[in-house]
Amino acid sequence: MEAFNASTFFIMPRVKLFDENEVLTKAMNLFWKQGYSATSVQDLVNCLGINRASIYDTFGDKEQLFKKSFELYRKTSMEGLTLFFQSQQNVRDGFSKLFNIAIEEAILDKDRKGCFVVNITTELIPNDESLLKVLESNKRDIENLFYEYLKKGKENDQLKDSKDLKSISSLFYTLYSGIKVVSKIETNKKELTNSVNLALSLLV
Amino acid sequence: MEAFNASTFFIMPRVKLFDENEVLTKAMNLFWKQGYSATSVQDLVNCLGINRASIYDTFGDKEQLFKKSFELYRKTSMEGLTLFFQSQQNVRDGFSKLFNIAIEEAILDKDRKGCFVVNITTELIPNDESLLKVLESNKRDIENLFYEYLKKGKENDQLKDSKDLKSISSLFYTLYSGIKVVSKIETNKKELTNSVNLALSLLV
DNA sequence: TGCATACTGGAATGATCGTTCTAATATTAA
DNA sequence: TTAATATTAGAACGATCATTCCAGTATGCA
Repeated sequence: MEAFNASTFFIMPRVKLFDENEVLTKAMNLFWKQGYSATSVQDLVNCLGINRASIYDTFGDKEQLFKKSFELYRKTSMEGLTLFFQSQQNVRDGFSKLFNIAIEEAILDKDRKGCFVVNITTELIPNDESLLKVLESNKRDIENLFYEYLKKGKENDQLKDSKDLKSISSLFYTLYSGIKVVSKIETNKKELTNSVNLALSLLV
Repeated sequence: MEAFNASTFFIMPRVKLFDENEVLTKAMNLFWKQGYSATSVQDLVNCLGINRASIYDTFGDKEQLFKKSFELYRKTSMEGLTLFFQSQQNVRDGFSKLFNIAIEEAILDKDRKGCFVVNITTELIPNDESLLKVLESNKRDIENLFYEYLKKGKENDQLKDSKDLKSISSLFYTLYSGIKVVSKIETNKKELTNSVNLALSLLV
């Protein structure tokens, strides 16, 4: 099978090209920082380091490039979150660290980009129907991840039996979104951690 | 003093004009729904019902009109919130109603506008320095309102003495912001109220 | 070498952007 | 009436928007 590829029939010169993932990451960061509407194709040309025509050839138009950038963000975040939970054996410590890392990252980010998902939700809903479906399933996925992690904690006697894990999952998702908004304004770490710790007391 | 006004010196014809507040409210709703970047001056002309030149004469350029729209929203929200708390004698009921009204409104709004403050925070921070100051003081004002209301409740023995009211204020502000994001995606009322009720259990 | 493709800079396109201007009309106090 | 202002429709401005195109260069297999 290896010998039977495109070069069997066609001459394939100039196989080396720019790293698509690298370029897409740059686009992701720019859309993340500036939003969809406020990012012009000229901005992208300046930022991505490849030619205007190459952008269109490789990623399609601005909207397609945006959606690919957004999917990269979702995929990366989802994978990161999954791995993080796998590394945290105690559910209370796990959520505490999760929130505190979010706060830490927000404060350290001098671009104050916040969360790409939150930013795009508020910018483009209700004006983009196809995006709504993506965001609905994104919420479902993350809340499920929260739920399964909480369930594992309960099974290991780290949580009381009386806890309603669905409600906790959905509250934590909402709280997480809230932190991503508020931390664009409030950079006092103590205030943020105090309120998060109060919410975490629901797990005790 | 009444006789001593502009008409003493100038002829003042055509005093009747469109209602500035009415027009500004229309602008507010449009910016609220569409955001700043995605709202064109042509959109405003179509929506406000007055001439393009009148918009510029009355409100200045697009950015000034936006800021005036935003201030109207803040003022209206602040007044509404103040009056609401005054009407609610019990602090736990008060916050419960506040959150449940927010959920109800979000679900009933077919435009899914969310919260103007949240939308603008995620769209324009960090790219608008002067807006940051407005948003910082907005957060301070609302958290103070929360705090004073909680304090009154504590003084009336509606809350345990052990409660840290500053943390509750800031957690509720964050949670409120989160709800305004999530309710653009999630329209299942039960799920939203369940998670809110869980947070409200912190007041018990 | 030559051919096919990758990629470039930059021009061109037509639409839309925010803003200003012009000319005409409506209104009202004097 | 007349004078002054409010408001209008719509043209005009230069800038920028997203997108396409073109001519030229770089690369690599045959």
